[in-house]
Formats: sequence, C-alpha cells, structure tokens
Amino acid sequence: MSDFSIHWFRKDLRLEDNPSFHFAASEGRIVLPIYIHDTVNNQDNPEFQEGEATRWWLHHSLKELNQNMDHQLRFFYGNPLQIIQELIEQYSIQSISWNRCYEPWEIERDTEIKSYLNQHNIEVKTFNSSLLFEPWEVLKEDQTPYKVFTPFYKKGCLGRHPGPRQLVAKPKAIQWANLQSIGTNLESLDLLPSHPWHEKLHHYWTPGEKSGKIILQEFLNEGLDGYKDGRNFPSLKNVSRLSPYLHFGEVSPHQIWFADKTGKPQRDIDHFLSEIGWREFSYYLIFHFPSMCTENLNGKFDNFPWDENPEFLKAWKEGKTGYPIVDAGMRELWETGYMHNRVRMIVASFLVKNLLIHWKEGLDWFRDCLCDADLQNNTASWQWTAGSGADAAPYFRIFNPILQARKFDPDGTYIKRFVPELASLPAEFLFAPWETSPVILEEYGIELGKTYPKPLVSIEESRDYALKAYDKIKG
DNA sequence: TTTTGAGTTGTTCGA
DNA sequence: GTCGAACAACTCAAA
Repeated sequence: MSDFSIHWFRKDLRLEDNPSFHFAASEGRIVLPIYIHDTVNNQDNPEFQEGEATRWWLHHSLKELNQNMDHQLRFFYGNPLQIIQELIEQYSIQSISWNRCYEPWEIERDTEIKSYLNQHNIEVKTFNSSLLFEPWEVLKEDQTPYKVFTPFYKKGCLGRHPGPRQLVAKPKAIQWANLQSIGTNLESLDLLPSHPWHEKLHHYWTPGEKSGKIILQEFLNEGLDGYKDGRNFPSLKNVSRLSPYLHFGEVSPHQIWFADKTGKPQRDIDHFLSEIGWREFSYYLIFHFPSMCTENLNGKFDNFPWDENPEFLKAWKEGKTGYPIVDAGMRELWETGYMHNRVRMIVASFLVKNLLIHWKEGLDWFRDCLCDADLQNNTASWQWTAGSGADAAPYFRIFNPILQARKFDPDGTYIKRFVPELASLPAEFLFAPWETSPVILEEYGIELGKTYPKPLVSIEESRDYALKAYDKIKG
C-alpha cells in the first residue's frame, strides 16, 4: 500500500498560498486531504462555537473547496485526535501537516495531537498560513508582549526582519490518494442551520476561494483609491468586505499584503494594510492573553455596573432602538450577515455605553449573525469598545449616534436602505426623528411608537450615567 | 530607575 | 457654522 501525506484543512480553505497543502502535495507525495468538523474540543465554552452565519459560510466554502480539488476532500466529524488515530491505524501515513490555528482551544488540541504523532513516529509538520507575524515572535525589548497597537504594528511588525513569508504557489500535477470510501459527506457534518434565516445570505455573498479572489481584485481596482476617508462612509464602496474570507482563509493576509497596488495612493495603501495589522493585533492579544475571551482584560471593569435588561437587548438585536443609524446597522447585520465597520462601532458603543449592557451580549450576537465572526477580532474589538480592552486612550469615548449618522451618512442613503419605514423622511429630520413635530412626521406617514419606535433611552441622560459609572470603577 | 512622549476610530463647550 | 480647547489625568513604550 502507498504512503499518504495528510493535509488537514482548517482555517485555510484555499489551494493557493497554502504552505501545508503545498508540502503534502509536493513532488513524490500522495496527498490525502481531510476536513474534520470538531464536535468535541470547543464544546465547553459557547464563545468558541461557530455561529449560524459562520456555519452557513463554512458549508458552502467546503463545498467549493471540494469541487476545486476533484472531490478528493474527505470529511469527518467528531474528535480530531481519535479520527487521526484511526487513520494512522488503517493506512500507511507518511506525514501529517496543517497550517496553524490560534484560538486557545485549538492551540491546546493541536499541541496534544502533535505530541501524540511525535510519540508514534509519524512525521508532523505545521506551517504559518493565516498570520503575517507569529504572535510569539513579536515582543518588546524586555521580551514581554505589546499592549498598544501603534508600537506593535510599527516596530513589532513593520520594523521586523525578515518580514512576512513569501507566497506559496498552488501545487501542480497533484497525486491524490483517491480514497473515496472513507469518512462521510459534507451534508453529514450538519453545518447548515435548520432555521431558514441563512438562505438570504446567498444574495449578498459567495463563499469560497474563487470569489475571495474576485472580491480582493474588485476592491483593489475600485475601493482602495480613497480608502482612508471613504471607509468611514457606510454607503460608499471603500471597504474590502474581505473579512469572512480572511476568517476561513479563503484569502490569506499574505495575498493581500503582496497584492499589486501599483498606482494607488500611498496613504490609502498604508491605511488598508494597517487594518490587516489590526487583525494581527487581535490575534496577538488573544494569543498572549487568552483569558480575554471570557474576562475583561482590564480587571477594573469587573466592577462595572452593567444592566441586565432583556427588553433593551432584544430591541437592539432587532434594530428597534429608535436611533435610525443604530437600527440600520442591526438590520444590515440580520439581513446580510455583515455590518459596515463604522456602524459596528456605533451600535457597539450604543449597547455598551447607552444601554449599559455587557459587551459579552454584543459579542455573542455578532458571533451568531456575522459571516466574518472571528473569535479574535470580535473579542478584541468588543473589549476595545467597552473600554476594558487594550486601549491606552485616557478618556471615556462615547459615540453620539445622531452626530455619527450626520457625519458619515449625511444624505441618509444607508439608513434609508435598511430602515425603509423612514425612507420618505428628508435628511434634516432623519437622524433624530423624535425632535421633529408629529405633524411634520405625519406628512411622511410616520408616527413614532407605531410606524417607527420612540428612542429607547435619552442619549444625554444615558451618557451622563455611563460617565458616572466609569468614574466609580477607575479609582 | 526615572522620565518623557504618545496613544484608531469622540464629544461638548464656548468663542 | 467652524474651530480649538477641555475632557481628566491613564498606561505603555522606550530612551
């Protein structure tokens, strides 16, 4: 019987620039590509489980990946260690390789599997695939991790030699193991949610490596010029929308980093790449401070007087807060499995600082609804918003949803798209409809409390309350 | 060890 | 309507 080289696909659902796959499919090797839906190792903590949008994305991405490799991908579900043990017992395995993952439970699991394979004298190789800089390699001079983005990025990343690894070519003339009989089929992984919510996501997204490539190219052609400023306006096309592809590795950060950006303004290129830097920073923080996934990074926030208010939380989730920009964002999320970055900050600030609801509630809803839901980005960003994360800024930032809407959605294009019951309202009344007289609103067919909600809380009062709460915990 | 400079994304106030 | 200062004085990074 021939020897097989197993490549274990995880968050690297692509054939190009895939170091482990490239190794397993290199000349003289017979590659056995596998995917394991782990139903064991992340079960203890809900925050480590995939949300519905993510599962939808994963299903379709795997389907495309399998098609792109002549249906040679073998599917399994259960405990990866056990599945790999069985493969070793049944077949002659020359090597096992994978690209590294960075969630705390993944690191723990992979370490255990690696040690098992070493004990059984199976060649095991792990590769860098989804981060430009390995978190353990970037440290301050005193050998401790950075906690502030700018020095992390400028000195730790941009100033580091050597820089990110080079791109890896797609393997040619692959020799497949062609074991049609082992494992199960994609449908048996049962990834698609039973709730039909996900069906509409097809209108907005095409998961998979091919589509990721197109999205990247379109962004470079049409969205990068003017990115630095345009990225703040949710009705403009100056955001890349690459986040879900990055999450599952259908596009690698290296492919973005080294993509041809000739002729584009340097300030836009630099700013766009710094956003990739922020992704690196989130992964870095959770690698060095894994307790961040469940606890405040800044322990002072353990005493913050969060409000448990199921009614407010429900209104926020449903986009019925009475603040049009907040509601537009929450409805964009529900409708499309995505939310524009600027609006994410607005809705997050509103939940945490005006409704005083714990950041974990927001994290959890985003985890379930976002196609790009990513433990590291989601956690680090929610903690940043709450003020409990890595953020050296000395003041308490509270977004004003009225000002933000006026500034970044001046003609109301974005709001009107997702809050159609306000579509007829002129922009001068749109951002704070409760300040407009009922008579005028009636002319546009709007009655607050009936056709559109009254504001859940007063911005001024809830802001003052939050500032006082912040005052209490800082001492 | 001490000191100095600086920190993604903001808001409000008053001139 | 626009602009600069105040907010309130915290941490981190690095010399």
